[in-house]
Amino acid sequence: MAKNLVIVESPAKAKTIEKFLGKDYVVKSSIGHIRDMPKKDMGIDLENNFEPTYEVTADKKKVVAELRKAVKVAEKVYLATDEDREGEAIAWHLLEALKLPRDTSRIVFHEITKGAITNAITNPRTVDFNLVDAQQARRVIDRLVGFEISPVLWRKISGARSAGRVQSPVMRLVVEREREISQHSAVSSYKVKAELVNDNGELVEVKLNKDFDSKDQTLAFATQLLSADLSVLSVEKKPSKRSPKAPFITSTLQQEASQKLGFSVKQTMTIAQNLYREGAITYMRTDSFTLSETAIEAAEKVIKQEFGVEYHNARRFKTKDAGAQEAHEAIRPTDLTKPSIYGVDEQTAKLYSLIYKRTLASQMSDAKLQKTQIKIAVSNADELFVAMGEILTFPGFLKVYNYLSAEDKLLPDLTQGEPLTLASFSARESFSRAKPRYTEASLVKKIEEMGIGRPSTFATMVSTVQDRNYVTKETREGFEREYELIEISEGTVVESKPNETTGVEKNKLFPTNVAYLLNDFLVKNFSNIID
DNA sequence: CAGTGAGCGAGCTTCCGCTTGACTT
Repeated sequence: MAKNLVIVESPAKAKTIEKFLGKDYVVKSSIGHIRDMPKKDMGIDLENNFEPTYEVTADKKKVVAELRKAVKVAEKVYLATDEDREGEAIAWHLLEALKLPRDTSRIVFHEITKGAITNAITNPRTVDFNLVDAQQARRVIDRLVGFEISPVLWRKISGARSAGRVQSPVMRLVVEREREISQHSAVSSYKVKAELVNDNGELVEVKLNKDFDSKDQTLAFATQLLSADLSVLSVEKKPSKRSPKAPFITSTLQQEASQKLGFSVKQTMTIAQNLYREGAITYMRTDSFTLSETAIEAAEKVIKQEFGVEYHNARRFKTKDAGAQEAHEAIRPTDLTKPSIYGVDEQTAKLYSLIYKRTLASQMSDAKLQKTQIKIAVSNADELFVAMGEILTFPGFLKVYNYLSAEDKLLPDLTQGEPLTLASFSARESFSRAKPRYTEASLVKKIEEMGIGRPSTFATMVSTVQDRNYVTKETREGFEREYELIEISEGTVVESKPNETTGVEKNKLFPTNVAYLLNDFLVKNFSNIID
């Protein structure tokens, strides 16, 4: 019989840790929180210092019963819940529910490696009751807000079902963005492009250094250009670089999977959960950019072997967000020698590959570029034409993770003073755009920036506002729009009015009618809460 | 006499954050 009992939150984690610790240890999991306030009433004594009542949650009765049994036969118990506010509270709830002494050993680790775990075991502490109280305050206030305001809404606003610290600001963002969009009036301007040619017949694409406000100005410039002399004013070359991004955390994984693979936030999390359960990746609900030293070394080995020493650059990314709790690592493959996994469906393979590439790239050297800027003077005008070129001189991390198209944009080798002639000219009317509607992923990004919600709730918060019928996800067709086009053809200025399809929206979030009413009601009456 | 509709009363809804897995669309 094992002498030591270790309790963690996640069953998958329990399995891994048990392997590291050997036969003297049995590792069990709480499967998240085990106790909460009652479902049906407030469960807070408002007359008595806001004392909360807790009970074992219906779906955790079995778990708690099993843990009690395990505690009975154990000589020593270690509470190894996550090292964050919620994890500390879970440790305390375990103390209470399992009737453990207050000085029961509490251990923490931020990475699932043998070294980290044995080190934790040899350096136990006790439960931090200040942190537990912080969590209780958070929990009590969330319930007070939700359970006091929601019933008011049932009476006052038909269709309104709920309000809360998180969901109401989330809904507000969508409502306010939609109002901004409907108030936006498109201002038009004219962007000028041209192709110029030198005496050797080499062509260069250029843009004008300013846009025109009106059609008249644009026509005047086009006419001036007919009799202008063009010549190279300057050629400037300078090196530049691009650096890889930090490894994934929950929010950035959701954004990239949305942009690159078209996954919904929920879909991404479901697939990531499966990868985690199979042991292919580290924990997927995290706000930490940190990679374990073991992973950093493994990446170094792979990069040097696959690409060469010059492609390696060990990087340690710091979390900027002051509210981050950093109980886990960044999201990374557990085995960096496996660029892909097999025997899984296509979407799972794609998400894994994305995680693999992002992780490896984060430990690689900068990409180096040579940028060239050529300015071309127009003899009878103040405006300049500008050509920009970019050559990749060293790919670095771009070898595995392409954020931008790494295609070279080559320019002909022009020299200062060289004369050029106009080969083509087009000035196209364009319209200022309103801010885009949120997608699930961009809403998560915004929410995280504002410090609302936690990685474990990003997916549920975007679905809660949809379940409550405050927000809908829709794909909308584009509409035809006419624009002015001014060109030069055979020495004369030509005008036309072509059409284009614009405003195509895929999986964007729109507020419902209820959301407008509810939002205005909350802003008016509970401004301190929805702010 | 059967069916309809007004009127009344009872019962329900709700928060956020931590975990999965069972279940439905």
